[in-house]
Amino acid sequence: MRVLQQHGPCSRADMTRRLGVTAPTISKAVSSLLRGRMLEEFDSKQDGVGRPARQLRLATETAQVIGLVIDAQHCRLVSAGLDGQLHHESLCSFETPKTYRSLISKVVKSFEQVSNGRAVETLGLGISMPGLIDYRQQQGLLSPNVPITNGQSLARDLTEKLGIGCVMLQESHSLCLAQHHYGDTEGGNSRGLDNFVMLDIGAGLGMGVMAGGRVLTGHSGLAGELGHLPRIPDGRACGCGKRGCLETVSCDSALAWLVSQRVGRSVSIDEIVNLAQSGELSVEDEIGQVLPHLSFAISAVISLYNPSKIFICGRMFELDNKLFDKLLAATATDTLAPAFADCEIVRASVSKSQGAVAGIIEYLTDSLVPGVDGLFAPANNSPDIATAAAANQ
Amino acid sequence: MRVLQQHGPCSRADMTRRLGVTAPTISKAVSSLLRGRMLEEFDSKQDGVGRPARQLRLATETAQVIGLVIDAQHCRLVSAGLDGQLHHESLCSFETPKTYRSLISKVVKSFEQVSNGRAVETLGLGISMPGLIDYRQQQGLLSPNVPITNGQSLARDLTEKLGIGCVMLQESHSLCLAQHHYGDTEGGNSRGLDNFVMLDIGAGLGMGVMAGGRVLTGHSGLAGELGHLPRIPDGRACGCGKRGCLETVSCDSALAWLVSQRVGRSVSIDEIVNLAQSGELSVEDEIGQVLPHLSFAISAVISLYNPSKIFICGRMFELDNKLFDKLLAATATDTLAPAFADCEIVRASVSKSQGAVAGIIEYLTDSLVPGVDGLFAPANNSPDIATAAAANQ
DNA sequence: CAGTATTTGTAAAGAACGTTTACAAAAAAC
DNA sequence: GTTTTTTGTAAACGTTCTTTACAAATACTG
Repeated sequence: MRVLQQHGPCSRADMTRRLGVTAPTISKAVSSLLRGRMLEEFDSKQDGVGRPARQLRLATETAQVIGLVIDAQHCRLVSAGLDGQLHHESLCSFETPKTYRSLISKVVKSFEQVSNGRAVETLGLGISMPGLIDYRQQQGLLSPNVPITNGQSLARDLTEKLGIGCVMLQESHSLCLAQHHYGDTEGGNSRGLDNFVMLDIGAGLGMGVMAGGRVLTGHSGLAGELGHLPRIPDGRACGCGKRGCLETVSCDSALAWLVSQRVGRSVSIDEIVNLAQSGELSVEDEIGQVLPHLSFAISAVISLYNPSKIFICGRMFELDNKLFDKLLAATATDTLAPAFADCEIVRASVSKSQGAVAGIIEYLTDSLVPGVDGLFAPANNSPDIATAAAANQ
Repeated sequence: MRVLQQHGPCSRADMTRRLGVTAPTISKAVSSLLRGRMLEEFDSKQDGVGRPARQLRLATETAQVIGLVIDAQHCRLVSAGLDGQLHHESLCSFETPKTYRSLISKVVKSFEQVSNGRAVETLGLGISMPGLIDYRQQQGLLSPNVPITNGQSLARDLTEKLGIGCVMLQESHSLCLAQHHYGDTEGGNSRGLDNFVMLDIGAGLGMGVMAGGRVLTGHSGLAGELGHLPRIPDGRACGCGKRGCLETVSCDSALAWLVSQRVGRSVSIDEIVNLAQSGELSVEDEIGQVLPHLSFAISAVISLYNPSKIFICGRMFELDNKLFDKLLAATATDTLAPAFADCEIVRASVSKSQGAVAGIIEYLTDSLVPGVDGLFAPANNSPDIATAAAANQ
């Protein structure tokens, strides 16, 4: 499955070459994955001498997964093949409810709708949501923008209601996973990249870190909270309860807040982009205020994680097509030279929906492999766990 | 070997219980490790019914490794058993030479001396050194305090001269590894802890991060350079070439610099501790200046890595026995509450020598396991690597 | 104090899984 | 139409771990 995820469809023979595993072994593994609806065969005309290969791909006709994205204003459900390709026509969207109970019932209803869009088995549901998420307990801890999820375990509750595997991911972690599996950048794709950072500078300053091929979770899943570094002493109040967090001065909404202050009414980043592009509004001054903080953030990321790439998601760059280069220049002077030289900074190319889907696919894939210790099955390398597992005598 | 490292000596039967692997398998593995001088048997009287167990431990009588610590002023070599216990009597120390060639020859000479101290086989040499180290190339990149190692590959050069395995580790990473394997804290030991951070606030602000049971290296091994976050705009010049790095204001030497400025002469942290403890010098004012920066550093660490523990190495705390608590209090108010609550902050209990030794032992242990991807053999999970390995057709 | 129970460690047979070997199927090349 | 090339599977073989059996060494027991 990893080969198919990273290199796209191929034949059994291609797999033997890529993996260094012999043909009969591949044959057996593939037939078992076909039975489990994880893969499917398809014919494709091809050139070259010899018996034509039967191509394999991650299941898209025979199975699907569903991604759920929860945002402050809206929720979205969308189905996708196991290759991560979203079925855009299946999209179902609704306003984020005011209570947890209504969230659950709304999701269940929408799930039925999206799930029945295609007459194929739905294997699982991935959830991307903002705020702090405790991965050990699979429960929301603190989400300033969607407080109804605080203390709730959406994954567990939905698993029970829907009868299929459900997993929760912090939205930046989900973006990180999506970039790992499905990301494309100008100079090729980012699939299989092992050390990179995803920075989401939209509604807040979210970060996902891929370190050594795994999403960095920390002890409980709270790692990567770059946005809540203390930055401005006694600064503006942040959703987290503190003041002057980095995210209050360095993301799209920080920019929008500054602009709102000036024009005397609340304007969203979307509106600002529209006004700026039509020439009705200049935000140079506000950009000038945000830039050094954002530059600090990137500098910190490079020094702390030594990524080979940083992906940035945000609308801010649509305001000024030189902004990205200015940001790079500002960061260069402030950052440890060897680590900066090691790191390429680019715009991100994935969505939260892809992230949610990537999450559930990762979960399904990992659960096939005994003893794997990935995002959803950590700490399997501890002997004491093995002891418990072998408690048959 | 992992069982012995984490839980100390035990019998083969204990291992079967801990690992969930059957007795004959353990028997075979153990006998092969005994042949390889990695383990040794010893008798110990014991109570209980049944045939008495033959205890096993990591080799200490039959093999040793050597740790080399390179610091700005001094270098130290010391031998140790594979259990990480240092043979303090074997210590050999010399001033750090002025050229790389003389460093090599001095190390080779001292190595012979330390190595021949016991008439047992020496299995490898671990090197702990300051500055930036490129783990992919195993070469020094930028070491303000020991510039003679810049651009040099001490590990490769010594492997060639000595004919045994040698590995280089950034000193904070080595401390991290030591804490992982040999650390003890007040409330028990820290062995096998999977998510923690080691902060060295001595000569600079060094950090090692254990994330998911592995040392966080990043793409080239430069991860964890907390000390070089930009902190004071146009601040004091830092060894890295920039100005106002966090480590210029938040470590023992930053404190020493502040005190030196006041008293009008250069005083070291050692001297300051002595003077303060004898009541001849008060450094409250300087501590007051350093504290908020250090608190910021810890706050950042908690938000960014979500460790279950932070270990701090530094002499500063000897100046004022309430300092540690003040630091905790300052950090608490500034840090994301759930992540702070998740994290215990304690003094570290390991030395760089232990770190160097832990490094070489980790290397030796990993090299026994095919396909492991640890600190010294990363990225084995990539299919393309497997392809290359299977290039036999 | 001899016999039994208990625990340890190893040898030999058995099961699981991947590999080597052999071969049928399907297309292009000659 | 035969040969060559490539693909995919069936059967035999090897390796590795497990199950089973058993000897060794001690404590417990009547």
